[in-house]
Amino acid sequence: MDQNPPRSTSVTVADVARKAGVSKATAARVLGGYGTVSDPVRDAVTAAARALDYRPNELARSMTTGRSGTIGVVVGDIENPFFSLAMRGITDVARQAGFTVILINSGEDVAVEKAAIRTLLAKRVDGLIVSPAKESNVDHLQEAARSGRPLALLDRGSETLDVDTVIADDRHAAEGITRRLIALGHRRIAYITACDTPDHVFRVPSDVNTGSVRRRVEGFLGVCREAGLQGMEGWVRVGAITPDHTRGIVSAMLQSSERPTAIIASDSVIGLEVFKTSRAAGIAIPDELSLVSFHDADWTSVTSPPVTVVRQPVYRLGETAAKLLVERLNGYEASARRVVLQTELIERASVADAPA
Amino acid sequence: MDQNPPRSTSVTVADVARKAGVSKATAARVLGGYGTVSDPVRDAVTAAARALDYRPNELARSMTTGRSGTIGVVVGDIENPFFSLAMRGITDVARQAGFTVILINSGEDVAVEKAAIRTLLAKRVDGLIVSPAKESNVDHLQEAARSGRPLALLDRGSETLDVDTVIADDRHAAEGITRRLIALGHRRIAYITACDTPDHVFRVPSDVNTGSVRRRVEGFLGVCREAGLQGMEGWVRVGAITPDHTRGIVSAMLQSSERPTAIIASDSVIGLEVFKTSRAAGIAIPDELSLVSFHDADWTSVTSPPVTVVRQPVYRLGETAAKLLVERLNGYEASARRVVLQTELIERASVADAPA
DNA sequence: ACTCTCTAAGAGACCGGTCTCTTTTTCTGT
DNA sequence: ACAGAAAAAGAGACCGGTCTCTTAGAGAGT
Repeated sequence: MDQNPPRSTSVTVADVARKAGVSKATAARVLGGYGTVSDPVRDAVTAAARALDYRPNELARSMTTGRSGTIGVVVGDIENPFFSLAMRGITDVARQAGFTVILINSGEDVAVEKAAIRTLLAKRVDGLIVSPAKESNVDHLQEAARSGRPLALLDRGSETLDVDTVIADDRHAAEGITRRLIALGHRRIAYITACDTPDHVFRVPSDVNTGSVRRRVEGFLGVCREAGLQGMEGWVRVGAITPDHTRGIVSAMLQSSERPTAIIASDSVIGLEVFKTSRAAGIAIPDELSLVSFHDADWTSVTSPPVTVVRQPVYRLGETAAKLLVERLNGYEASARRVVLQTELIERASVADAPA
Repeated sequence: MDQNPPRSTSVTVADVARKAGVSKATAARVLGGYGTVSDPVRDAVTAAARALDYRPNELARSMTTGRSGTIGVVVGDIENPFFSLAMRGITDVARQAGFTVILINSGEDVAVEKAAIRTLLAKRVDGLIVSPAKESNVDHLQEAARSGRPLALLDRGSETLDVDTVIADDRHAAEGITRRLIALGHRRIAYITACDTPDHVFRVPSDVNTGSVRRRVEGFLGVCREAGLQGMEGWVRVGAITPDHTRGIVSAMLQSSERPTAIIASDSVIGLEVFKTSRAAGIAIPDELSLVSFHDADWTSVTSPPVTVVRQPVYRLGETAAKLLVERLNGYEASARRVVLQTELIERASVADAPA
């Protein structure tokens, strides 16, 4: 059975053909499942392939066909539950459609993102799913789109880029929670995001390059303005890129004389740190401080008090992006589609009337 | 500058060579960065490449070199924070070493895992990192190892498989928390894991095919036996594969007349569900029920009470596995290494004396 | 019986790189 | 000035598949 110990050098169609006593072309037809072959020959080749333990070389196949059966995915940080859940959606769809997924973390760094896309293009991925770190800097994406390989944007869009895009209705969600907080009497409302600006200070929404977050900030500021609150730009805090940064920002705010009565956290990692920091500072949620977080992370329901969150359809975000991409890969040609998925405000107990 | 609109058909070394007026071999030398070339020729080729916007085809390169610059990773579920954090460790090391990562979710299904490895091998990954779903079923891994491509095992080992392995000292950790619980007077201690058996009933440790979990169960049962507790096998519950399953298992236990006074959760997803379920059932932690969870997930410190956990060096688990693999890829030949990383018991407030 | 068509199989080019082998050119040393 | 060595450039095979083109053979029609 196993007379010949597996050699390091792999067996090729030519080897199988020789063993089966047919030409390379015929063996390839059987092995590749194309063209017409007679039954006896098919059997002979199949038997030879089995005997030799033939394994097709996808690389060689990809080279001639031009399709690698691979999708490249670039996200900010797979460690963030937001991205890992979206990634699950992507991989599920990809696997079902017969694609494998190459994952690259950008760390929200445009230079890394750029290099990642170059690498993926060089590896001849069939398509790309990217969650661009900065909307303003999308030349490399433009280039990818032009290279003929379909591109889908995840969670963050770009007006200048005419490609399939899947985002959540961030602006609407931000407007909703801001209205709610204002109705409860809050006036000093902070919005904390990981997105950063060169000098770590926020002035206008266009400072924020991450599409999803910019839309939220616009929604937040818009509602504030409507309600007659001026100068709320000062309450937008950027640069909460690590738990340590977040803690620094939050404790500074909580110690100031004009401390916020409500905080909106732009993702669950920040929300968690706000929760920890305010508890450590002895500030009671929701009596002294209301907290709303984006992303319905699974722990948010189990804290005391459980935290009010904006539920985003994270899995479906990834799933949908992958679906759109796979459709393109299967030849769909029409113009770019922009899918906006609904969010939902889950009211729990971390929001209350503003303290007197 | 941009006179010729980017054609779909990509430019090759031959195109660059023609444009630069040199032979294909020479152009390849410049572009590939090997062999010796004169400065003027190098400049000419570089200029031509830039003018034509030449992009090397990694696929073609891989085919001749036999190296794809890719590592295949197979994990149970990227959505689980355990794996997403380990994955971060892997990708960080891989990127630094110049490798990209192909990710496949097995869903802890051996058949899927098998197919995944076959796919990855066909794509000619340079090496593999696998978190095997079942220890008992490793023929496909054996095969991968024999194919000459290095394999590293993550979090779960296999005695029969002589490959680099990185695990945590699960047995020791389980022994520690079991001793602690017994010392506090607990006698009815449940251990809940996602690992399943064909009939969803646990009898002996060898029923559990996931290495890390089996070692924990062995540690748990061993200490119980030492302490004179018999028949604790009945307190090991398998099949908590989704939050719904977990809830079912936990509520059944809590409603029984002989309900447990302590629960050990085999991962943070289960731990969270135990917490939720017992709260919903109105059972107080830790007064009526003590809870210990494996995996120091970030939410465990903010619940009320915060939960006592076994901190596993998850990031380092992934990082180390990737490092060992990269060393192999760089020619390290010595025999298989087994790295055991230390865990740490983080005592918080979910564990107390057994109720009277 | 003979052409016509259709199926089965073979020969070999091709994808886009790498790399060996060979030839030509340039640089040494005496 | 000239042999010898070394550097630079060219020619072409090769990796392992796919796929077109061509040819051999089998069956159908009249």
